[in-house]
Amino acid sequence: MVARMTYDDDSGRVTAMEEALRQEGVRLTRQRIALLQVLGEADDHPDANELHRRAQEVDATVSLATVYRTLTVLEDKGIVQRHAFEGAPARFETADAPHHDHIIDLDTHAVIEFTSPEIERLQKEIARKHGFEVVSHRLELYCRRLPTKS
Amino acid sequence: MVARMTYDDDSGRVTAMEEALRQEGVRLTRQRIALLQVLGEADDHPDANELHRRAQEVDATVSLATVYRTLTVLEDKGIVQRHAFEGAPARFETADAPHHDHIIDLDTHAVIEFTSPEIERLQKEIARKHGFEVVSHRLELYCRRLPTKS
DNA sequence: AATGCAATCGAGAACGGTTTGCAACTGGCG
DNA sequence: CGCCAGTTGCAAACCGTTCTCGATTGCATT
Repeated sequence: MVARMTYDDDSGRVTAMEEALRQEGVRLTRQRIALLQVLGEADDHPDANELHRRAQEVDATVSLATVYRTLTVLEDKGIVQRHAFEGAPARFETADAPHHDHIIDLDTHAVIEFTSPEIERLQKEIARKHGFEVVSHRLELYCRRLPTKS
Repeated sequence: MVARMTYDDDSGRVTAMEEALRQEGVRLTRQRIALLQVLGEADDHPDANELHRRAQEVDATVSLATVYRTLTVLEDKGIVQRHAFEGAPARFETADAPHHDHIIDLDTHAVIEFTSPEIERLQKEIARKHGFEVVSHRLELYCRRLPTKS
């Protein structure tokens, strides 16, 4: 009861995801289940090391190599997204939200998500003008907090 | 006469840049002059290795370490810009043009430059709405050529 | 032109994030 | 409940980039 309070909200979703993965031929090992749980609970953008740290709290046998290997598998299956921000190790998030770009706070390294259908539209238009079609894109704003009026 | 035809067009610009650099306290070594020449002649977006290869044709003593060191210096002085595209070594270009973003051809790895004041404006607006000011940004469109009508 | 010295150099070792080779282990179908 | 391809931990390899160190050199100053 006490132990289960931690991930009550996500447990249903994770199990459904697990089912879907098994269907796709991905074997459900202890280590992968641990990582899936950690990813499900994360509301930030952790890097591989941090995910390893968190996963080990769930299952101490999880190695860093397996974290990387599993992240690659999950990325291929469209479960997670990988972001390589400027001069920093890759950071990961679950790919449940449709699509968004990122503001990176240069001071705190926090990541804020945003969407702009208008920018999206302009991107496609620009690509088409040059004879291209957009396969994927990357839009990152490296920012500093504006001084707040007191 | 024959030997000099290669960089007739750029030689004036390079010398002016050299003068400006000396003024800023950057020592003009043989190796740096070679790299500056190579950068001035390049109209693509070479990586450090390629720049090293080209610089060695001008001055065989240029080492890869010096290429990296000099690129960092030139970046600090605002002479070159560094771009870290997805899953590839950093690529460099002279920072003479004002500002632009990039289309990357996924098949040929060619880089096409474009500008969009409108996207620029939207970026600032979005950042401000979130309480941020944009320090720098990164917009890359990973694209494939559209089939050309025959 | 010769001197002095901090800036710069080449070579190769080190670095940090990520991937891989290998022998042991295990999920899940039959 | 046994099989075996898929998965694991560990350590070594990888790869782009940076650093260390002793030797060299640009250039300001005589």
